Amino acid sequence: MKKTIPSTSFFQQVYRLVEQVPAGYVTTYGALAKALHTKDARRIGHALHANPDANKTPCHRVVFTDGRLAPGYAFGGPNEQLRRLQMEGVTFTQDNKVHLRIHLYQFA
DNA sequence: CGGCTGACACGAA
DNA sequence: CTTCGTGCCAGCC
Repeated sequence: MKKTIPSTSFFQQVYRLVEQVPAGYVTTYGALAKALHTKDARRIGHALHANPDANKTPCHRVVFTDGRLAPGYAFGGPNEQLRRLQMEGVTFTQDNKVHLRIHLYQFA
């Protein structure tokens, strides 16, 4: 049977996790890295950058482990990402950091 | 084929 | 609390 899905590329798994993140919640690169049993969170960034369907993959819900947004966001700058997250209902601090304490999504 | 850079994270000063 | 340096792995030239 061909259910092993050997073609499941790494970023494909990343998308799966990111897609499961509900609105109003955010995830961190480190969390995704751990969820995928990897030691390097940078790969997560590469995967999101390779994101073929930004409309399907809410990469804007992925932030740093500190709760800050990515510096090189491609949707129009971190300003746009912040605006988008706020639209989702995510709250920010004066430091423009997401309240991971409240919006950090935990992978069961 | 080899080397460089990169949507990061963690530790130490 | 803030800032700098190093480590890790893969993609890209």
